Amino acid sequence: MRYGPEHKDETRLRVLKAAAAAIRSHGPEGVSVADIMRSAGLTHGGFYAHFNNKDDLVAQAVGEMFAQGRRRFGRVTDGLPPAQALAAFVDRYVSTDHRDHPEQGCPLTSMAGDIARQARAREAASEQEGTEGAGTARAAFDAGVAALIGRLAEWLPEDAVPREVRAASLLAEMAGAVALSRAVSDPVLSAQLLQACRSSVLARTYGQAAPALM
Amino acid sequence: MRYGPEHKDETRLRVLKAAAAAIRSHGPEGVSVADIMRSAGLTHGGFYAHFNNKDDLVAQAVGEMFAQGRRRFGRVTDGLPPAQALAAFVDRYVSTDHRDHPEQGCPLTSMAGDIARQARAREAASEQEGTEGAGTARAAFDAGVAALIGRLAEWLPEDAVPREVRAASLLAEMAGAVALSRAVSDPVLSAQLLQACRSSVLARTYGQAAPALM
DNA sequence: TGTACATCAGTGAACGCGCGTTCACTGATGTAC
DNA sequence: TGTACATCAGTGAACGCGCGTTCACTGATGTAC
Repeated sequence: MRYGPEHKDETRLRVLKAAAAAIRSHGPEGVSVADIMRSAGLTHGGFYAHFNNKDDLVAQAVGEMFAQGRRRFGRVTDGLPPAQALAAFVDRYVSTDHRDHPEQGCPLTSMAGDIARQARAREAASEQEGTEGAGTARAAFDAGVAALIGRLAEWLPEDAVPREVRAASLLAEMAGAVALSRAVSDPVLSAQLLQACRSSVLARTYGQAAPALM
Repeated sequence: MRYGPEHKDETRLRVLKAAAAAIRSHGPEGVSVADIMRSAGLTHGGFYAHFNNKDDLVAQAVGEMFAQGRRRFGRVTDGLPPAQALAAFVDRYVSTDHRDHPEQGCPLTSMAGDIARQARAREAASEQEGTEGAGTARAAFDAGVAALIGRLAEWLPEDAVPREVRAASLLAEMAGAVALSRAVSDPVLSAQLLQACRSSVLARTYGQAAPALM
């Protein structure tokens, strides 16, 4: 079964995308290596030709999640002036569509808890200094959060409070809203959370003092 | 080993508290029944004298997490007038102390992702109508979120936007801030997230238009 | 152009392990007489 | 008050299962001649 030199990279990317979707939906501990390989159309044995181990896959998958987010949200905001880009971003981020599709969504809304726990587990096992050369999921997450805050900050108007500080606050509210709206089962409460936060975030950027109701 | 009638309840509560701590720290899938029983000073075999199964334990543990939160935060806010109670709550919620102790913290900050996934898993397995009589973790979570929003709302001043709506927005920002501050590894970014959101939330309740920097 | 060989992405059986759950048993205490 | 029995919270061995990982093998394709 020998193939051209680009074939292995294509397969690796297919596995990575399958992992990025499955891990956001079911968590790193909620999917098996065999599950992921199966949804990429392969058998589990071939996995270790592409990744060192499952942790390595998870770390690379987190990077892929942020890359997908950049492409997905970039499509909506590209070419727009700051105020419109920000509004378009917020509308798309704090939405029922985003809530209902974690497998395609921003990892801040689906992976924050897992990343925090992975960090605690690593500390408990006192693994110092880069266990395996491969980057950790947490490092990918850090970079993604910093990049998101930076992007939001560029869209914000000047103000007494630094833009990065306001961007961090807005991002926390947006991510919190989507995460909570998924956890809650009452559809009314879930929708209210999204609407309340979307209005609030928009009002806190370029909006008036009193945001539009709901 | 027969004991008085209150002894079994005491043991059950000890297991439940051990579970509530371990599950917040390591996730429902990150702790085993044997781990929890061991940290309650028992062996794993006795578990099924107290709980139907692991899912039942998780559901009851989520209820216990909210009960602990009410007691813990109630101690700080009891007897204070609304504005002070709210400020005290926010200071304690959006804090490095809360960030560093998820095992004692609010489940919104540590369990939201797990609850959302459990819901998806149940839907996928299409289990209709209360599988086992026992309440689900998601139902406990729902009740906890609604109660928290209600409590926050009572502390808020009247305004054009309904208090429950503003409370939902504030809670999303607070929970998002703590969850993200735990996931991020850069200590500066982590502290900035908490400070930015604490200032923002306080300013959005009784504060001035321009919140104190950082 | 045609043939023989080398490569290596992918296969599938097998491993050791920890999990949730079951169950026959134990033994300290409450109860009946 | 003293003795025999019943109870049942807790024990620990055992179960079947799915997991992450390993490894000998396969066979389609690229390369050398």
